[in-house]
Amino acid sequence: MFSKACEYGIRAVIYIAQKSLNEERASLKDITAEIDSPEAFTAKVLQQLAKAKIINSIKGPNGGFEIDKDEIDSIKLSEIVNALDGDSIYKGCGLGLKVCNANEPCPVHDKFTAIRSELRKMLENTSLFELATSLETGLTYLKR
Amino acid sequence: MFSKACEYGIRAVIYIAQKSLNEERASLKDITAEIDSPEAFTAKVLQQLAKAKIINSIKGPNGGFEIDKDEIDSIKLSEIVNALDGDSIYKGCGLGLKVCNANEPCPVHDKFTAIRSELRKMLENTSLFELATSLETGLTYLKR
DNA sequence: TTTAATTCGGATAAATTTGTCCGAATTAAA
DNA sequence: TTTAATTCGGACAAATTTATCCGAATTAAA
Repeated sequence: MFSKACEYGIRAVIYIAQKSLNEERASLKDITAEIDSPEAFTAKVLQQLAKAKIINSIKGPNGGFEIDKDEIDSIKLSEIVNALDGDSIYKGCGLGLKVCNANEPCPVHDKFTAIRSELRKMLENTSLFELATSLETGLTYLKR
Repeated sequence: MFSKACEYGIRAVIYIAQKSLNEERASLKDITAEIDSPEAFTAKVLQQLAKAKIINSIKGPNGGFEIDKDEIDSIKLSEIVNALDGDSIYKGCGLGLKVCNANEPCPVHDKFTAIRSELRKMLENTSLFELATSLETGLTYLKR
């Protein structure tokens, strides 16, 4: 469904959000240990997220990554996915046609747009806050 | 969503089905011209589908690919996807965790299983017959 | 001011997916 | 029986994704 970069990115952001809600910063090492991901690759992903202004990066000793506490509720899963995988999940034909729309649909167009619309809604309605909170309360996990 | 191999495969099978419904065989060249896909690569995909018994391959002059007419209605999209991309779309964690289930879920587990269940249902309930028919009647397209 | 902890960014490498080439095998038809 | 049209299968190549390495830049703290 998502690229590896996106999987790591989502996991990392959820962890960073959890720390930020507790007024703590997460370093790269901290993050990769907590989400069990390759360090150097995850660093690239975090750079992308920082460029997209989804997370803040702080250099130097005691640096790391954080998210403005009052933005955690307004950041949606869709923004993270968009920053890392683009909008190909929503847009683009399910069978790879360059042109595919209601007027000139591929054979699965209608069925796919239905599913994708569900997916889009879900991603747009899922906030970082609820994901970070479920992690904080021990209901969910970021590695296993 | 799907790999390129799967995209070509689905398109090819729909075309072969349409031809088979008209008692005609589809050759590789015929297929790649009709669905606008790379010939050699599509050949590999068709081999996989033949091994999975979804299509029949006939060698020699006037050979090609076909599907038993009376099976076209019972072949579902899910079988094609399964043969080419496996079951990773249904199974497997959306965030890439090795273990992720109702007991030890990742933060997006519930939301993802909902979407995936929709996708699974759709693929399992969509028959090759209806896709081939919509193509035959000119309502849908396989290239553009 | 020096040191050390950190992110940044470019180069490179490994793995996977996508794609090509070509000779071998099969088989219908001349 | 020969020819030619086809699929099959193995080797290879290109592109993309995933991953690593390492020096540069930044910056807090000793």
